[in-house]
Amino acid sequence: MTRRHEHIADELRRAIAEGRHPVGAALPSESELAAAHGVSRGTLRQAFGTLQAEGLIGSRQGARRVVLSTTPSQSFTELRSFAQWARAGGRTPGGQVLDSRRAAATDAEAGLLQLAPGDEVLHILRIRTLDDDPVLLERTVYAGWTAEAVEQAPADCESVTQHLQDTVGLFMSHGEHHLDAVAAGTVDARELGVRRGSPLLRVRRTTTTPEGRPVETSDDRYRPGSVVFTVRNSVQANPLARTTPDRPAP
Amino acid sequence: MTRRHEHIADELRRAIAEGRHPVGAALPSESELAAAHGVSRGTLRQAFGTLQAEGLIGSRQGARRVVLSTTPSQSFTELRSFAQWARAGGRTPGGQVLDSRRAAATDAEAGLLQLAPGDEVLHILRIRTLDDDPVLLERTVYAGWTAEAVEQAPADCESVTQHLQDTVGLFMSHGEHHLDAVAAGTVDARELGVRRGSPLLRVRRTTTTPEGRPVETSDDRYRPGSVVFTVRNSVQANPLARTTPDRPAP
DNA sequence: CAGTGGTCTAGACCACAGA
DNA sequence: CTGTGGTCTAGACCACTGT
Repeated sequence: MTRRHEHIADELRRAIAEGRHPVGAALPSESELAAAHGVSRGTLRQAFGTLQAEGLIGSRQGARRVVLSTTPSQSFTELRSFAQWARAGGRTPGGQVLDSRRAAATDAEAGLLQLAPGDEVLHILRIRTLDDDPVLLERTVYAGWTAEAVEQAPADCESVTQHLQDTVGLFMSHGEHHLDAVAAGTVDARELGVRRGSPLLRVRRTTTTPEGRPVETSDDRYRPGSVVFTVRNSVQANPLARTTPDRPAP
Repeated sequence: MTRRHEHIADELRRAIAEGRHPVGAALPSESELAAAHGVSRGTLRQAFGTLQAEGLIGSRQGARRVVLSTTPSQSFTELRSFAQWARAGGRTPGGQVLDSRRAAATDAEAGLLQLAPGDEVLHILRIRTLDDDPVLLERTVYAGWTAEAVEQAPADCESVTQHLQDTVGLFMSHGEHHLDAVAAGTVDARELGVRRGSPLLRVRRTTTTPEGRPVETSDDRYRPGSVVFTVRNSVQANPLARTTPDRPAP
């Protein structure tokens, strides 16, 4: 166990998930747990911080920490590819490229991807399925420098993110997401199997490497009912937490 | 400045916002900044952690921290009431209660609010405006123990959250949000000024006190175009950070 | 009041990035 | 290789909670 604070966080998470600390219950104090695990208070605080960042527990100066929720938080605390997210939920992800073409970046695209206007980009239209049900239509724009690697992925590649990581070591670690609702257009309706004009959840996102270099920007439209996005929040701007560095899994 | 790490975080945020550290640039090292501010490395890491949690910077073991974005993150890192959020964006929030009635909690409501089925709850239907434009229709269910205080708020109360805090010291500090898209129903269409069936962004949320006690659960429907939700993400589950405890502003 | 979490210090060792 | 961030320790003081 090289990282003690992660190990402790896991134990606490498990204890909460198993109901040993029900919602509303006070947790043991930092000193108690530090002594029990034979670590310093700082290490223990780091473990607690992780759980706080996940929205599982809350803290107030002077009082013991309190369990806020027993269900592990899903999608949005952690950046995940569609395939990763699907597998985490026990579903089988699928995908199919419907269209692929290179083009010159518009000003808007160049801005989002930090390119010069007119630089080459790659447009991909891709349908994504969950257990063979179409749930998501992606219109993705990749920066030109990734185009070759993306084109080499099979049309029904399950995880392009994984493919890019494996073939060229390209790793996406940060994302910015904008959520709103739109009416399904003709293409949306046909591919997602809904009526034209019916409501879709739209997520416009831009993903970057650990160095902050933008890789792709995408307009993703989700069929309602199939997917819900969850966010946990707190007034205390952002709780302390742990950090595995920005590296791909081995 | 009692909290040194906050002060340092503010300075760094300002430097980034002013473009002194452009996107993609490497920031000074921990040791350099610690020395410059006359604090220990731990304190400095806390300041960096705050910015990391806001998605402004990223870090990787062995390399200096990198600026990911220069625009301060908006709504979703921090739990905010509609009024707070509106004012932060320079808009004028408004509200009007359309309907208010007490009822017995359904099983679903009781579950969300941690009440016994049949306990009393208060249903409020409220329209929210931004610069006098209707943008949001709220269907809120308050736990019975808050009903009196909620009913005493004026029908056009700008911020019920603020009213509850001021009158009975009730403070909401954690939230869980589920986002999806729905078609506007008859009431939605009438109050938001859109056509029936047009897409709305729905946010179902539950808010709790610092102790984890649920206060309200709500079905909020946003007129598209008026509001966008933003989330910043990272693979490293959650960056280190921290700030002020779960206390109401004075 | 005693106990708790929030802040801070001054060290240390290690894994990793980049030249 | 040097410098960096990630992890950890063992202290300390303070602000706050709850009784």
